[in-house]
Amino acid sequence: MESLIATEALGALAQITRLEVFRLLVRHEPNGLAAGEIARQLDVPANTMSTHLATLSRAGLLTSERHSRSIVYHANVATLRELMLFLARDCCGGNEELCAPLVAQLSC
Amino acid sequence: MESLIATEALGALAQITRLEVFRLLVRHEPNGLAAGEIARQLDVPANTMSTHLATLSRAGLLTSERHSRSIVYHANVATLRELMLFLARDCCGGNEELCAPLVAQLSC
DNA sequence: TCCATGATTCGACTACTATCGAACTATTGG
DNA sequence: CCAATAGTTCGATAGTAGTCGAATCATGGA
Repeated sequence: MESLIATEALGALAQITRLEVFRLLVRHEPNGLAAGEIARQLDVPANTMSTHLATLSRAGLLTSERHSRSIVYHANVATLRELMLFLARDCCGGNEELCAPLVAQLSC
Repeated sequence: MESLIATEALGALAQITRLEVFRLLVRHEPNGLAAGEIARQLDVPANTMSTHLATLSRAGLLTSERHSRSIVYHANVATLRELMLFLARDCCGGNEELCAPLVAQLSC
């Protein structure tokens, strides 16, 4: 991942509603969640939610598939992983040992 | 770290100049870099850079200390680490095993 | 085909963000 | 104290982002 792409992903997550959408969708993997259901659960109008979903999709953080009348969205965890690797490279790039505590804590 | 704090850090990094500032400062740890030198290296006017530095500082991503006439800025890697842990929790929260490849690659 | 449902797009409005010239503040050497 | 240097703050401007009512598009059942 490269700086300009990274800023798009960071920008997509830098908004409280969109961040909550992504977290919600991660929790609902691997089934995904329909657009309307996302809007309902986060109490946001459908059209507003639609623009947020488009922003997240453009950043590569969501995928979607039509399922009859619904459009089901999925969190694309691979992009989050790439973003984190990009950030981690910043962190480790200067000081290798600074990352050790991170890796340790990441063992969930 | 909590959602609202995370969005502030994400927003601070979601701008190409500020992202480059942070990366530059990580590379210059532990000495840090003076505001003017940062502006010069990234070819940005001093006042514009000053507002970006303020944004990053407000998000807890930078620290600073006056050193005679200069103000020296440092990357606060601890905040980046917290941010990454916040994002990782999203990732692992739903699917524990999704994080394994991340941790593996993070061994720099 | 017609209607109901689920979702997106349009249009308008408000609010925020980035930028930069100019003015201001702080520190130090002469 | 004065001038020079290093940074920040102010003010104006242009562009971008978030919100939501209304209109539109797509799908499937009667």
